[in-house]
Amino acid sequence: MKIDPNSKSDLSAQIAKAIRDAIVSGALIVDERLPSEAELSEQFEVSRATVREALKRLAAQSLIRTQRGAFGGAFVNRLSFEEAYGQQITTSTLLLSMNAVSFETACEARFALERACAPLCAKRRTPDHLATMRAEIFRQSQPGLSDESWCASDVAFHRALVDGAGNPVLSYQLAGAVEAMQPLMNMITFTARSRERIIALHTKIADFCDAGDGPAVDQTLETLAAYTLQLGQEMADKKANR
Amino acid sequence: MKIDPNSKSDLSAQIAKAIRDAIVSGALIVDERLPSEAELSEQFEVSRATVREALKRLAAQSLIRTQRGAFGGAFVNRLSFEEAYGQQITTSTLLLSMNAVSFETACEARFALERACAPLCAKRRTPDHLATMRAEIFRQSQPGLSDESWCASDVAFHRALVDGAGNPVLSYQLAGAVEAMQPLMNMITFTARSRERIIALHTKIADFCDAGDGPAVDQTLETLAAYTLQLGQEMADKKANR
DNA sequence: AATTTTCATTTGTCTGACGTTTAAATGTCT
DNA sequence: AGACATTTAAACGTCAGACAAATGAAAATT
Repeated sequence: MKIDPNSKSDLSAQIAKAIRDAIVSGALIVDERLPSEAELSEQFEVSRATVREALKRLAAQSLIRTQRGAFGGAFVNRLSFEEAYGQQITTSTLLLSMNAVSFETACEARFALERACAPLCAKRRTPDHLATMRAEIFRQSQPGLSDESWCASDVAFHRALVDGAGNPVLSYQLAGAVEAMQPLMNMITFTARSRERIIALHTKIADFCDAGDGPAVDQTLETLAAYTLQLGQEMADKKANR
Repeated sequence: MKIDPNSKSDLSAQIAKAIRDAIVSGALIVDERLPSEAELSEQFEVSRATVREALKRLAAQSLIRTQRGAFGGAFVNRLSFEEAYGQQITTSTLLLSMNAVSFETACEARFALERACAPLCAKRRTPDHLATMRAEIFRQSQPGLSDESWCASDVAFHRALVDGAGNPVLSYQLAGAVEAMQPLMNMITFTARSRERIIALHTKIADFCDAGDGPAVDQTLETLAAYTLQLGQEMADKKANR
């Protein structure tokens, strides 16, 4: 592991990159202990403070974890799906909110990805997934539910649909897309009528998943996508005319 | 922005979380300048070194950027799609390599997501996207191409397909899935015959995109997915019998 | 043998200092 | 007055050294 003495970027960034490359390339394996901060500062010929800043950068990406005490130190972290979900969601949410992504674009992406899960979910969903879907549908049918709770339940429903595909990689990829949409969805006010319509579609989706009818799930999702897009459009129009 | 004095985690992690929350919630907006390190260390009642470690954590997530000199400081960063791609790819690659995700699972996820783009790409692809696809197909047909270059070209071809959908959110989401698969794909040795078969399918995909025939693209992708899975299976069998 | 104590190692945090960068403010000359 | 050079203050980047706190191994004790 070496750093480029000609680079003009921060030393801590260079050191972080060197270690990150070593991890990604497999030179450092999971649970392997890195040299102590003192040793690293000798190796890279920088102060301990600089090494620490580099290590904190890696810790922020869940690439390493640190432990205090004798025989402690920094260890290469096994990146879990859980941790990856979290990062994915944070990144996606910020990306959408900071780049003025239109409701249409985000909505299209979300449903396109979700439809990719439909046939798999219809084939593989467990009773647990179906139970979660039905429970969320029930919650959605409660009168007086706040718009925020409604959206949260909507996300939970679609999460169950995605997880039902039984592919953790898909779940991880989609977690970002679905959750990151929530702030945009929260801007829509769901009338009683639109809720009713959506609940009906959710019920159809759950039923088709139950029956193992992938194409029907797919088509219902398409309908739901179109309707959601329409609601967003109406909201935009109302705003424009005000 | 406050930190919990009862928390047992590192101060720098707590401070990073406090600032991160402020950014995600919108309390700090893009290009806004954070207080100087000295001011932050006063506010949080910690040393400057600790504040710096917190800021480096945020910098590692591209949430802030720093500028030296008078009127410099830490600024809330506009997270670009470019930066998000990079993080997404690093995370996905590590996730796959560290969690012993099977070839089947990764392959299934990749093609499921890619098929989600098929109808959009057939509708919206520009001449540029088609040109990129055809150029990559041409490269793939060159004799003597190394397995590594072959895979790189394969990724480039599929990137063009995904980008052809004209939805940056989709492109961002899929970048991780497609690129992260590359190390797994590299483990397959592509015979002349299998390459020929794949090139034929790629050509069909490009043609159908050209013709705007979404369902045909989708079906060809399904065939390609099945064939890729089969190749992976043969590779696994060969390994088992050795 | 089990328990307690000691102890060395390592990370977490603090203090104070100095160098470097940068843009604004000031000064100088035409 | 305006263009250019100089100064200066603010802020980050890096360093050295110190102490506290945690932790597990080894030694001492019961």
